[in-house]
This record gives sequence, structure tokens and C-alpha cells, in this order.
Amino acid sequence: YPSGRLHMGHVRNYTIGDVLSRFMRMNGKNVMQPMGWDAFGLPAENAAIANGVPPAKWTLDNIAYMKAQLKSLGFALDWSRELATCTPQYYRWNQWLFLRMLEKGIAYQKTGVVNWDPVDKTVLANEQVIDGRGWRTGAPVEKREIPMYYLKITAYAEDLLAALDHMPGWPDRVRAMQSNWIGRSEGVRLGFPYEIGGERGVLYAFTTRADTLMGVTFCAVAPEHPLASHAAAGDPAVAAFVEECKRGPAIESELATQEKRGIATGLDVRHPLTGKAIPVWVGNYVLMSYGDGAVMGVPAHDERDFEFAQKYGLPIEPVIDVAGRPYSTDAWQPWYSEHGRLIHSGKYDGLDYGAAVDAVARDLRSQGLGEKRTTWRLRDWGISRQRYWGCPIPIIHCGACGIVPVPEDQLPVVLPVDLVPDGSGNPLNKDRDFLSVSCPRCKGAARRETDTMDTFVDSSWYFLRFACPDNDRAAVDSRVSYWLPVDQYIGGIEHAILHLLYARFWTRVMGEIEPFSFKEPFANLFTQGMVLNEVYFRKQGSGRIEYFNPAQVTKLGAGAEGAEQHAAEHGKGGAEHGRRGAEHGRGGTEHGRGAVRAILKADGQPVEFGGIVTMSKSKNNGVDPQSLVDEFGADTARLFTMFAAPPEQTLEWSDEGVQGAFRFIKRLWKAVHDHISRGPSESVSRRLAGGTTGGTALTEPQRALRRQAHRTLAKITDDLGRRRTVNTAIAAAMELLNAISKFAPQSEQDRGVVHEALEIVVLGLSPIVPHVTHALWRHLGHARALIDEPWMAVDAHALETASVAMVVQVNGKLRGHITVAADADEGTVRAAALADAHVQKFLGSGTVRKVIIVPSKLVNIVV
RNA sequence: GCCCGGAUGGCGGAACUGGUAGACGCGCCGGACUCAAAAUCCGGUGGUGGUGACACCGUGUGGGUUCGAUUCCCUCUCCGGGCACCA
Repeated sequence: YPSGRLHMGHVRNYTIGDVLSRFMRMNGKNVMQPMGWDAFGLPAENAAIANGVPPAKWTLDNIAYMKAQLKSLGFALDWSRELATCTPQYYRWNQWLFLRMLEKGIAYQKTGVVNWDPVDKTVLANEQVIDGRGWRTGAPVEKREIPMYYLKITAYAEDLLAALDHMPGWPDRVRAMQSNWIGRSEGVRLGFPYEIGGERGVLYAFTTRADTLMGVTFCAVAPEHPLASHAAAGDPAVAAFVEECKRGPAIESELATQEKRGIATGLDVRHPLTGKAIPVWVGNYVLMSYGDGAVMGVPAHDERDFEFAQKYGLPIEPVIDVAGRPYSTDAWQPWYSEHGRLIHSGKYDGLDYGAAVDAVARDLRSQGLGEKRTTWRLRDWGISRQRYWGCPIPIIHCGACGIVPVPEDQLPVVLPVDLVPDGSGNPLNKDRDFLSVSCPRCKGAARRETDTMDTFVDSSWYFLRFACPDNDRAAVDSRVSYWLPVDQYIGGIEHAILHLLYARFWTRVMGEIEPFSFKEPFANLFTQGMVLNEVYFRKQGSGRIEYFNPAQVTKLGAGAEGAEQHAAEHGKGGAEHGRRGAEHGRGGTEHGRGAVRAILKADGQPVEFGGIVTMSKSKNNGVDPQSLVDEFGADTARLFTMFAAPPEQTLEWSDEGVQGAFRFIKRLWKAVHDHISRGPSESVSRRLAGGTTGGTALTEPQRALRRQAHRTLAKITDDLGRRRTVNTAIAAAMELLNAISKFAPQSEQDRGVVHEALEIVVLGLSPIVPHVTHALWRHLGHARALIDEPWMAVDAHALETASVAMVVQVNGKLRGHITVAADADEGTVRAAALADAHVQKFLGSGTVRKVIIVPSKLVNIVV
């Protein structure tokens, strides 16, 4: 996203990809490493509101700046394939594909809930709602139902879930998260018949615990449920409660943490098997979007129902034998919800879970009041956004013809680029040139749809477009099947669900419209850890929070504020972060031990510390890598980013360590130049390959260095190729350089061994620090550019050793070291271990009961 | 609240398949060079006790499995990510 400047997360992400690209290229692969801009979205509108500049200009300026930054970092990107999603050349295909989906019934219209700011008269993103209020106006946000377009991702739920089992290139945790998100759930859909006001109906509810049906003591429906509306119409108290829920949060995390509350509707439904009257309640914890928007309440065996029943005095009737453990309606116990044999359930008594569910489902089915059903947690994807800076939805509203798709030959619907949003609604609604259009069917006056598409649409297929960015007649062509699926996709773990699931869905749909050779877009997924930094903020009077970049802030050290601060900073790392992080939003500065005191450089006044969190635009805590590049060069920036933490884990930013990376590069440079300043030499490997070294075998120190060099090469190859742990590859190269520095060459053959070791360090690090190694490779006497060299092969002969060092344990504790021949048999190793003087001391008078030998590693003597 | 991760010296991290905990780097301490400082180079650096050889303790908490656990299982605590309109 062209946010303005690169931040460390970008550097980290693209360095991982660049290291891999360069490594794979040297290993003979045909590598495409493209770059593009996910250029629509909210931040451009926010910038426009703040600065009065059209989002297009802000976006294009940012792209130009960031492109220069990417180039300065030396990423080997194919700029001939560059694309930006805000250009008609790209988004026209969003529109084209949307129309195909409309034809196929994958895209459809229904109403959906949005956050409505009644003062600005505008729809707010969840991010723009702070404590239930509009971020700019501070007005309480209302929920509104408006018509929107949806994509039927639920029709693909089964396939999206099943395919996860055949994606070995994806991390388990991401597959687990997607699996849970899709949320396949097998159970029973039950019908509670009712007759209300002379009208017959059935209240449907889904449950995975049909075995507990005889324990139902109430039903709860969502506030948006028709029965709730019906009750509200006749009861002001219910109406008030439903109204209150509508003003409540729309975000699941807030819904789930709010206090469970409800109100009786006064309506009854009948139990489908016993005919008993069951009271219907409205519950604020029932989601309209899941199942049928209603749940059967079995307080005896469901924790939420239990809590609800206790609060409102509803009966709790156990119907499952909790295997001898006590049951009391006083307090919930975890085993209440476990499976068990049925009791107090009439003819079902004694059945276990599976048999009971089967029997209940069969009986319900025979009465037409229920059947087994699979329910999904996944909901259809709403793509309408009431925003200007996005891809126009190609629809025309005609008074006579209704909703009319824009004909294909009128695509693209071009978004005007010179509008400046002011925060009150979508400026497209005030743009007559855009709005007024003639109806494609009746040719009468009509109005364009002003909603734009969710930016997740843009990012759901851009990777396909890189294969054919020049095609102006189709979204994709046969080149897609050559390059795709993406061999290595790299992204933050925060994309584990939404982006990656939408992209998988969209790729399937596109494959049906424009066939290509695969269903899954990303063969291998690498989730890089996030880059974290400190957060500083002030709360404004309106409740709005203003964030300050850490660079604008001075942390107060152990000075006037005293030793308490100092102690906190030098306390236990992890736990300390915990306490600091927990303060965010509460604004407490009186928490003595966790507090970090800081002032804004600009005005010297204190700012609040918000913990250490992901670098983000919204928290204004990104680090500008440009200063790093300017001061130390791209190689240092790349090396530091790769070395500071394993790529898959979070990286807590700190300015320390950059010097170390820079120092290492200087040491490498010096080591090579010390070597070549002693006169011409060449790698010992050439002479070994060309018929030994003229009769002189390698000395033991030479063989040792050569062994370490080739071990290092093997490790770097494995770390970059298989493990993707760039940090340990760098550590191994550092160790080898340390060994080279300690090796004082005397002979020409010594220098040949050093020469080879230096070549391994230089070539091995070249994917990470390409600039300095390019120069050093030349200095080591090579005419060909390093980027065009093939990766070096490990000489297995160099790895051979005559003896190995092993450790000896007594009862699992380290007691001695022995050196044995590499091919020593177990008897020899055992004898050597038992003979060790130090080991003898610990054997004492005990009896040796067992000796465990791990070849070439360890001996454990159990006494 | 639910789902998914994580926790190892003063700090970032290493230990890849259950087998030497702390590689590598930062910081710190000592030394060399220098009039001095910086830079650079050399040495040391988990904790406790001991002159010392060495011993004991030690991978968030508490338990378990094992000859052996940072690694596997269970429990708890804290932190990070996601929760559908930030991207």
C-alpha cells in the first residue's frame, strides 16, 4: 500500500523475497519478482480530508517516492510488470469480473449493516469508530441497514476447507485459522412451531447438541430476528431493548465481550417433541448472521445459556449424565458441557451422544420439524463500500428498468480523479458528471451506482495480473498458467484469514470464468513476523486519539523522574512489555513499574505510552528505513533486518544492532582486502580439482578451515533454501569469517584455503548483501558478475573427519568429553566413555544399569 | 469472549527429528593502539558458592512422560495476531 514512505515491515518483507529470489536464480530457476501497488483505500481519503489534495495525487506521489526507495534498497524487482490497482487498466477487470459473477449468481444484492455517523451523514469503517463514536464528530454511531453487493463465498466453503488438507506449503497455524474461520459445524436444524396472533409459524434454530433437546428451557433470538420485531411491535420494553442493541457494537469482539443481556418477548413456541411451551427471549449475544439467528437454550449443558438462565431465573434441567461428577445449578463446571449418556429424556434415556443425535434428528424429520444439517461460520463477502477512492461498481440505477449492469463495451467505469472528499459522505454523490448517465436498456435518464468495491477485491487477483500486465483485452491469459501458482508468497501473519481466504476464493471463481491450470493461488506461503515499535499518543477532548511517531518523542531516562523508571526499564523483558502494553487506551501513568515517561520533542509536554505494537499507519509508529539506507547503505539495512530476528517471528524494533551489521560488513571487506593485498591467489578447490595440490596434501589446520567453510556453505544453502532462516545463515557466515580471521596464512596453500573460504562467505551472503559482495567477488579475481554465478556446490570430501568429539553424561548430567574415531563401534565408544577419569568419579560405587549411545554425539551412563 | 501463535542471559536471538542450553550479534568489563578520544584489534561475560579444580541452580508457572525435556502432554499466567468496513 503506498502509504507514503517505506517502513521496516516493507524492508523486511521484500528483503526476505529478494534473498530468496536471488538464491533461487543462482540455483538455476527462472525467477519473477514483481511489484505493484494496492492503491485504493481509506488512508488516501484521510490524507485528502486533512490536506485538501485529491486522493489520486497523494497516491501517485507516494508511489513515485516509494518506488525510488525500493530501488535504493537494491531489490531485484521486475519493474516492467509494475501495476497499480487504482488505474483503469487494472480495475476495469474488477468490474468485468464482477459483471460475470453477477451473471453467474455469485454476486448478488442484499441488505447489510453499516456504521452510520449521523452528524457527518457518512458510513464509517470499523477503524473510524472509537468507543462507539465517530472518529471525527464524536457522535454516537448508529447501525444502518442498506442494500449492498455480496459475493457468495459460502458456496465455496466446502472446497476452500477441504483443499486446506492438501496445501503442504502453508504453515499449519494459517490452515488452522482458516479452517476455524470457515467453521464447518455438523448438527441439527430444529423447528419450534408456534401460533402467534392466529398466525402459524416455525422458529428455526441450529444446534450441535441435539442430544440435549429435552433440556431446552427457553429459546433466544437475535435482536434483528423477525420474532423480536414482532414482540417489539406490541411491547415497548422489548422495543426499547431491541433499539438499545441496535445502537450497540457491530464488531464481533465487542459483541462477545459485552455483558449478556436479554428480555422476555412474552411469546411462546412449542417444543418440537414434547409440545411443551417454551418462552422466547431476545438475547444480545445471539448473532443474526449465524445459523437462523436463534438458539435453543439448554442452560444445564451450555455455559452461555447457563449464565443467561441464572441471571434471569430460567429453569436449569440436566439431561446428560456427567459421568458421576457432581451437578449443581449453583455454579457452572467445565464438565457440564461434556458428552455423556442421556437422562430425564424419556425414550432417549441411556443413549450416548451419537445415538441420541441420530434418534432426535430422525424423530424431528418424521414430523417435518428438523433434520441434520451442516452450518458454516463463514459469511458471504460484502464488497460494497460507500467511499470515493475505490473501484466503481459497474451498475446503473434506472427508474424504469431498476438495476442495470453496465454493458461490457462501456467498461471501464472510470473513477474521476480530481475530487476531494471532505469527510461528509461520498463525493461521487455530488459529482453530476459521474452520476448522470443514460440507461443502457431504455436510454432514459439514470443514475450511476456510487458505491465502490472493497479493496480486498483489488488484492484478490493482482498476482495473476503480473503474468500479463500488458494485456488490454483480457484480465488474464495463458502466461498465467506458466508462472502461477505463486511459488513463494510472503506476507504478514495479519493476512492469515481475510486476504488469503478472499484470494483463494477469487482465484477459484476466476478460474471458472477464464480457465487456468490451478485452483490454489499460493503454493507456498511464508508468514513473516510483524515489526513492532513503541506507541505514543495523546487523547484529544473529543475522545479522538492523536498518535506521535517515536522519532518525535524523547523518552525520559533515569533522571529527574528517578530510579523507579530505571528499574522498570531494566526489569524482566517479557513481563515488562506485558504490563506496558496493557496500559494502552487507559491512559494510566501512575502504574509505577510499567510506566514509560516520554515527552513530545516539539512542545516538551508529556505523551502517553501505548505499549509496543505492530508498526502501522494508524498508530503512527513506523520507522523510516531511509535514514538507515542514507547513513549505512542498503546492505546494512538488509543485513540488520535479516539478522535481528528469524523472519517468521515478530521483530521488536530498536536502533541498536545496526552498528553491528555495519561493522560486520566492514570486517568482511577488510578480510578480503587483507587477503588480496598479500598477492595473487586462487581457491584451493581449483588445484584440488585439477589433480591435487601438486603432491602436497592439506595440513590439519588447512583441512579444519576447509571443513568449516564447506559446512558453512551447506548450512547457508539449507537455511536459505529449506528452512528460510536467514538469521542463522548470517550467523554461520559470521562464524566462518571469525575462523578465517584467526587463521594466519603462511604458505601459498594456506592462502588458497583462505581464498576458498572467503569465496564461500562472499557468495553465500550475496543474496542478502548484494552490493558489497558484488564488488568483493570481482576483487577475488572473478570476471563474471556474482549475480550471474551459479550457487556453489558443497565438496563432500571436505566434510570428512577422522575423529569426532562426544559428550558423556552420567544420569543425564554432562560429566565428560571424549574423542573417538569417526567409525568407532559402540563397544569402543562405551569403553572410552567409562574410562574417562571425570566420568569415573561420578560412577562411584554405583552399578551401571544402562548405557545409551547416540552415534557421534553423546553417551549417557545410567547408574 | 472465541480462534491462532509466542515466552530462553543485561538485550535480540541459537539449539532443525527428545540428546552438550545460551551459537551469532548487541551491550558491558578488562587489555592493546593513542598525548587523549573515536575507530579498530585481543581477551572475558547466565546465576550462586569456592583461592581453585569444581559443584549446585537455570529455558514464563505448576505438574506429567522419559535414561535424558527449551523441545512431547496437561494446567495456569502474561504478551502478540485475527474477529468480516485498516490493509
